[in-house]
Amino acid sequence: MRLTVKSEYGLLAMIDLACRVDEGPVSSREISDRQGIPGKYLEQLFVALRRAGLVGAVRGARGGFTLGRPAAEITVLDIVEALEGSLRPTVCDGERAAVCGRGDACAAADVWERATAAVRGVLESTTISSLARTQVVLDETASTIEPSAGRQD
Amino acid sequence: MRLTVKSEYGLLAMIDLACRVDEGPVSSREISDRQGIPGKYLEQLFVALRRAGLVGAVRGARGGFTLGRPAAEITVLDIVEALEGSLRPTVCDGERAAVCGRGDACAAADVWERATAAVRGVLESTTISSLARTQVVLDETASTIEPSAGRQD
DNA sequence: CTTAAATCATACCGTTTTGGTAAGGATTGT
DNA sequence: ACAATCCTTACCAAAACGGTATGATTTAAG
Repeated sequence: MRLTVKSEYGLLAMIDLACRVDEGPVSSREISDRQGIPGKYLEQLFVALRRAGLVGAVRGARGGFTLGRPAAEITVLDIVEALEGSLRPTVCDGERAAVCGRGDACAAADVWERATAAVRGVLESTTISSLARTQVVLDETASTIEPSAGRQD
Repeated sequence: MRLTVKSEYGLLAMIDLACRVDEGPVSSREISDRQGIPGKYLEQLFVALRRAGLVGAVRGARGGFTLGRPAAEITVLDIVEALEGSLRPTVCDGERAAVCGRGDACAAADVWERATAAVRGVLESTTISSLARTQVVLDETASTIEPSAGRQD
């Protein structure tokens, strides 16, 4: 189980997309500028997101990316698994089980499974639709309190 | 946030220790044999566990390790943090926050915090005392069903 | 007193992962 | 035609991972 910047970048990008869902395709460049993500790196992430069906791509000038399905049907877990692979315990996996010889009869393995399940629970119960709404509110609050900051998203 | 074999080995070792808490010090060698952990690697982990106060060391021949405090007061989180460092989100950390400029006003950061909190919840609510009890039961069941396997722990 | 068993400490090392960059090809609106 | 954009592949430095190697130190037992 690992969470790296891939997930972070990917989530920021997807939230960004969700906030502009009715403005047509949004370019990778635009998002990388706005979110402070290295452009070429983000392009790679979008490849993975597209292959997972989470975004649709429009090629050519004025092209960009759109959400692959309604924002309410895209969870953070979808994004994480598209970018980092299946979220499962990295410990006590198949090979290890062969070594320790305990199989299912291992108290330790159960802990890792419960920990992983807890993360999955959080990630799969959070949609980018709700995050986009939250972000909009946060941005409005920020620009009210500190107008100089303006819209960051 | 990361969980590697360090945590796995460390937890197995601590459960092993907890199962033999009244047999005097248990050597690293004995545990590495029983749990199928590379001996020299386990030694390193014990150094970290000792520095964290989770085990006590008895040097010299017939030496070994003992639990640093009652098994009911040692959580899996203690072990994980002793071996892998503080369990916090690896994404949206200090440096990143400076780049994105959102500070607390970030919907994404909240997800990672909730995910981390979920893992912490599982790990800190599980003591090696309970795991040791579970393991004993599992071993007894296994040896009843399949006597040829014998005690593995 | 010697020796074997054990912890302690540090350095090293091959492989994989991470977080990118580089270079160019393919597609399409203007 | 041209510029913007996605697509593909290759490459790369640095760090982390999982482990070995070597040896020093301490101590019980013979």
